[in-house]
Amino acid sequence: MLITETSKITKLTKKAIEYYIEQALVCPLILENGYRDFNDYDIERLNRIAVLRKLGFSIEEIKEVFADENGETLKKLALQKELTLQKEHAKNALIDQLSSGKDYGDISRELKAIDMNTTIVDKLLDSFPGYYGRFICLHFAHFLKEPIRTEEQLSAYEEIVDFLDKVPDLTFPKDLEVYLDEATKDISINKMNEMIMNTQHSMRNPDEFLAEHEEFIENYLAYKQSEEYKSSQVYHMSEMLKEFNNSNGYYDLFIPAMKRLSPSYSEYLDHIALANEKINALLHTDI
Amino acid sequence: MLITETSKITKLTKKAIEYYIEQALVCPLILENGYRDFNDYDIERLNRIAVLRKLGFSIEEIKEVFADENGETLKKLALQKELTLQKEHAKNALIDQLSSGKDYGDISRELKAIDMNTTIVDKLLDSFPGYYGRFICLHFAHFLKEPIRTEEQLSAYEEIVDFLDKVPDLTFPKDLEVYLDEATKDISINKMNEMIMNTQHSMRNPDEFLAEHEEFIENYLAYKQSEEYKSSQVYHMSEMLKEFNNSNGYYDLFIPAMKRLSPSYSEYLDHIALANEKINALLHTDI
DNA sequence: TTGCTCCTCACGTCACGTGAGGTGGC
DNA sequence: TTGCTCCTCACGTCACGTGAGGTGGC
Repeated sequence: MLITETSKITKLTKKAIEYYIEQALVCPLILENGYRDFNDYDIERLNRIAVLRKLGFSIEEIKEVFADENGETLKKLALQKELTLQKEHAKNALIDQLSSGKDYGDISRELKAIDMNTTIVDKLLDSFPGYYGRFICLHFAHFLKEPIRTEEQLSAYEEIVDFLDKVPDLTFPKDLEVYLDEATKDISINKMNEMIMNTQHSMRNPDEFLAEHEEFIENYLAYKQSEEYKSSQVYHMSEMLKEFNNSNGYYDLFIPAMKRLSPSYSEYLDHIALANEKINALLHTDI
Repeated sequence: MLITETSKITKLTKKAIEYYIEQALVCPLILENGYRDFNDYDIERLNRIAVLRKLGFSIEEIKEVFADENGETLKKLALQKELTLQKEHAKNALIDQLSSGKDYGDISRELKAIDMNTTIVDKLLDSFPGYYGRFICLHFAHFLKEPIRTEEQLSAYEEIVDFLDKVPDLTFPKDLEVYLDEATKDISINKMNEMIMNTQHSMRNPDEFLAEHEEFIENYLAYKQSEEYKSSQVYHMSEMLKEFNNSNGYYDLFIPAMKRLSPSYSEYLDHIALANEKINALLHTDI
């Protein structure tokens, strides 16, 4: 099939198709007269390129998506898009304020805070691999939507950036990585957000949570004591994470700095502490 | 003040500043030796440019914002940004689906629907002026988030686009325009969205609404009968709108087509009809 | 004279759009 | 031969970034 027909079928312009060929995203057969001959595979490729371009991906990103079989690239890109969307959302709120008469100076200060908060979130995603990275990135993104005004917040910000720049790569052994990818491959950003919101809700309402899930919690805590758990990959992974976090300052530097930076995160940790107490109380009354 | 100092103060690169000069967004004094001398006004301009660029506006858009004194440009741009944000949000949902394994073909179809829906919303904003245009644009945007699948929806879509392409410019007399701009200048997109959501809520729960606002409604309906109202600019404007809508097919073409295109809009209209009946009943029991 | 600042080109970026000019196929 | 398709340059876009090469100021 020659380029004109291909262009009609894929609804891409000839020039766009030529550009994708130049970028080696499609490689049609070249006939003796120099004409390009597109087969079904080429058409399917072009259709996918069209979808990905419309979804806002760059040529380089599309190359990565095509090169990667297990879909991790697309998942990471999806999260990046989600983060830029949240950023755009915050910026739009500022545009709205500007259009209703707010001062440029105030807006400028708030813009800075947006940039600082997104810097942290971006670095989080870059610092931790796969599903784990996506999860903690989204988790913290919820608490990084507030202004940064005080000196204490500023120094906390710098500590966090410093920590994230220095923290070594966390790499799981191959088998754990494969296991984690497989176990999480159906978890969309949407689902992750739901999980995070549910947790937040539970921590704010621990009594309700404990009442509703009492049996589950008991079973879960029992499972955590079992030999089955201790020989599982989840256990292996969580032990690795604990050690990694302990030896790299996650608990000693990062978390305390996050508490100073974000009031809402600090509050969240307080809720968690309270909920933990209640769970422990539950345990003791039961045993 | 020379360019290096200016660059430090505004945190813009020299090249960026030079580009803004080339685009005539700033016009610093040029000294005898060819050096550019920036004064306080230039600095303030550059600071504003920096804010607007970070908020995502193009150079041309910034020129418009600076050229317009009453802030209507910024308000329109703010709404356009809001609409593109909503579009991006819809696209991100598709990316998320794609990354959890959904078919490219399905995504492609949904992308088409997103584009069609945004086409309508964009045309609405272009077709009607000022606050009125922004309001109905946001109003309908709420109902234009659904897939477009059936033949009937497709034909409805084409009718709508056709209507919006042909509808003549609605222009209010100068005094009404000034009145409307003045009366609505503090209404942000956020507020408009709140108003729209409140109305939708009220229409879905007419009994609650009537009970809570009975006195207000009665006063309002009484006011609508008064001479004061009939000599007001609001009355004048609403009469103009009615006539405009009647003579251009807004009620005969646009609304019926919207009902066929959007199930949620159709449902909304049903709620309104019901609420109207109840208001009328209220009136009759009271008189 | 030295080291710094200032200026003006000029070319590169990204994903194509828009011709121009020449060839191939029927 | 005519009208169509195909090809390959080449230049333009947008908001600058990155030098290069030359001048001004102290």
